[in-house]
Amino acid sequence: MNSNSQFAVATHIMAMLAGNKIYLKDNACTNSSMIAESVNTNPVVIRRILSKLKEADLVISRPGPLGGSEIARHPSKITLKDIYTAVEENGSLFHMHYCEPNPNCPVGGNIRASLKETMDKAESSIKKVLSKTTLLKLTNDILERAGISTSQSRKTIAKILLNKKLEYEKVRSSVKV
Amino acid sequence: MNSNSQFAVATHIMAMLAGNKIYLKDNACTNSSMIAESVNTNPVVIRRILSKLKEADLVISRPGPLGGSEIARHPSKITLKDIYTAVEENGSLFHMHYCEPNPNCPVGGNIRASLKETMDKAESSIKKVLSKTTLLKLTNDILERAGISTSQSRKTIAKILLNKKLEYEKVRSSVKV
DNA sequence: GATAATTGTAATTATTATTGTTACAGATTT
DNA sequence: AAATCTGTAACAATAATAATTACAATTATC
Repeated sequence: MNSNSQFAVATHIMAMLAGNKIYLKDNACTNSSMIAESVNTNPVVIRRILSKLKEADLVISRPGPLGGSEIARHPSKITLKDIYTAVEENGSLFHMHYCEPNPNCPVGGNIRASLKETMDKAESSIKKVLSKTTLLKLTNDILERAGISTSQSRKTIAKILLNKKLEYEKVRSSVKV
Repeated sequence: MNSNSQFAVATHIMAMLAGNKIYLKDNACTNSSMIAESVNTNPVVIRRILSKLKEADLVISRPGPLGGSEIARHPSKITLKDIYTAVEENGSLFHMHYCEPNPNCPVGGNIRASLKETMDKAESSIKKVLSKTTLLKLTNDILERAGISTSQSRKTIAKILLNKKLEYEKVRSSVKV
């Protein structure tokens, strides 16, 4: 349990909210327990990440019954870069030496500054790539992989999704019995 | 102490070996203790990373007195991508969910495959950026930052580096007394 | 207004990757 | 033969991440 999987989980959350927004208009609001069951983790873990996504104005949440989270704007207006930026911790996937290198050595005293330039360039290229995939595209790609053709009408897809949801709840309750 | 700094340390090692190879021809061989003092860590940590660099044919090591490590080819023929590839652990800086998402959910069951495509593209772009910086360029950049003009003759630079080495050993011994 | 459901977050514990350290066999030079 | 270094195994220390527990604050419904 290490090595930061928050980008993957955040994307998972956003894909769920996007699917619900686009296809289940009336049921766009999703609570943290439902998301947690799909991600297979604790609701608090989800709420913690949701908190960052909210900070970045990517989702909106409401407490109370009928509460939950909803995507803040259309998935075509959100890219994976937005999600990446929302949850990135230290500003980079790259990491410098844990202890400060020896400043009395020409290399030790200057490698960090020099290496940082290259790392920054690499980081920018990551963001550029991520900005090319919209959440809409990712979500539809996921649904297609799930055998749900996204060229069908919204209502047809909504029915399929709601059916899957029911099946799933059945599985869940049968497991719990 | 987490989050893999091996790329930074490996680059540090390679920059030292590169500088020694280019400017201190006769003293190109460097032992793990000397590197460890520059990196500010334990020699075994260095030898562990050297072991990966050797695996990737980037360095050559020899045991015994006068032993140590030497760069395997000219620094102009090595890029930061080579170093990155040599020490990368799991093939990517990106990480998927720690636990497997719920396969009964359309999103949970398919997000990994879908997300992997984008992550792979991002990873490729990192490698492309890193392949554009040669170890020679990085090493000279470091020396310039250390106030050592690399436009001088090799012998002049060698003298400066050897002098720095002596100063440094003086500091070290005075600290140890 | 009381009740139930949900978010938001603090505090604590568990897990695990990475690094640091010790120890020692094997190789090589003198 | 002695000294010095590499190579690696084994174990301990550290720290980042995630999981869990707990509870106040908010909101909908009756």
